[in-house]
Amino acid sequence: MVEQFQAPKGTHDVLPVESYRWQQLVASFAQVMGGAGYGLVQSPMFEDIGVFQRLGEGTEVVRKEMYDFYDKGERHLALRPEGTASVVRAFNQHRPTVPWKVWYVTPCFRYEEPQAGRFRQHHQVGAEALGSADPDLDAELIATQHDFYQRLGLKSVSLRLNSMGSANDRRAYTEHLAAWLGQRLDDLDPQDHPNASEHPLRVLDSKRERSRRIIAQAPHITDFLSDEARAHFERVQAGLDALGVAYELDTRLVRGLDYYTHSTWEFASAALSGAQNAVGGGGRYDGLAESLGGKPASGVGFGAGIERILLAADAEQALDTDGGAVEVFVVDVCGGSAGRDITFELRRNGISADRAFDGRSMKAQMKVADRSGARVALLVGTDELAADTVTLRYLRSGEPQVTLLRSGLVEQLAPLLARA
RNA sequence: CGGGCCGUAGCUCAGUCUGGUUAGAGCGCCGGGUUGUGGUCCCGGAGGUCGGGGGUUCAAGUCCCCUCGGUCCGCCCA
Repeated sequence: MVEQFQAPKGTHDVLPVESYRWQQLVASFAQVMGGAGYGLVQSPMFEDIGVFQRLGEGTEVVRKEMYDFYDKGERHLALRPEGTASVVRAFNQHRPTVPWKVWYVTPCFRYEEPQAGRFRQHHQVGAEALGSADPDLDAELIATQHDFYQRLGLKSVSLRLNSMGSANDRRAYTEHLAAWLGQRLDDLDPQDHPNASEHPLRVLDSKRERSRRIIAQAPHITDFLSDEARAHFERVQAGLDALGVAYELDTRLVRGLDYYTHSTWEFASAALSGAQNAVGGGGRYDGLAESLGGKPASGVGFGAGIERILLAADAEQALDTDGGAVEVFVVDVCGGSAGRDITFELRRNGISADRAFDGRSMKAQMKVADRSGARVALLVGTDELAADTVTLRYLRSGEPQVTLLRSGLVEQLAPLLARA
């Protein structure tokens, strides 16, 4: 017996009918972003590992979840753990005119233990605007992301917003926080001790009960904002207010990616439970382009997890799997030649059509026709073949069946389909 | 990294606690009936190394040990 292969741990196949929801989701995203002047960017799924390492020392996905490997040329590469780094690298490499507004859809890889809504390969849609520090772009991206969820019919999604200030503000706050936490180590959960000194911002994310009690009293980043950073943040909020996007300010929101400055935000779904309730998030990143070897350039963007969104959609019964069905199903019990020819005649004239294969019985073919979702079946039996006709049978209504002439089929069919 | 649960028909699962005739159901597949040769209704049939290995027993899907795989929770993230 030969080994039976299956998808690697933490990965999954997306098959019809489920994949139809993916198509809808991605199509919606393309439409929303395209309609806002964002163009599609396709970049490699793997990069020199340095591209991702520059995302920051405190970034969990970089520290311990990187899916890295050496190629035959001894290059140290890594599969992308998130979408922004490649886009910024591409921006540095090609120097497009700014603001450069792009969107993407991509798999993301993180080597970790899989769980509900958490995979080794998951998929994200996302968008970035590079080369401009205008706070209206922060607001534009947040509002567009919001509109995207709305368009999908998600009602339980809520937005939390924070500002990390400028790089200097962030640094000053981080140092202050480290010192503050250092004096209260005994009150923190022991598991958070390493982060308290190494990555103090991560501690704000802690969900451990004991730590949370202390965190509630921690100093607020917003008290460390420079006038400029404060003005930026206020403009973003004014934008969201004007655009009717509800949000909640949360000074503890730091997010897992280390590179954020100024705006940082996260959309969570109340329909998802536990630690996997984030359906997307983003922020501004002032230093990233430079740390990737480019000229200083600001940028802002977000990512949203497709699997998470679909989990939320499940819970809310949004985004159905209906649709994707052909209009016509051709049943041929006379060898399949007529079925083959009619199917293509319809398709080439813009009518979607499918047929049965393997010379199955009329009964079996009709069952397939029924399940296919097609509205009508076209039947070719010996009678029809002899008379050069085709029988049209309605599969979704009780209307009586109709005999059509084999020639000029498309012209006869079009009006019937239009009202069926 | 720590912990829970699950591997039985192509698919979704029951049966395992309390070991005992030929291991079941629904869907799918094939055939028959009804039908306008013709989906939905009815009847029948095919299909199973009970994840793998070892052990206990007169007897193991069921109990014990080992092992492989999946899944979920915590931490963190999408």
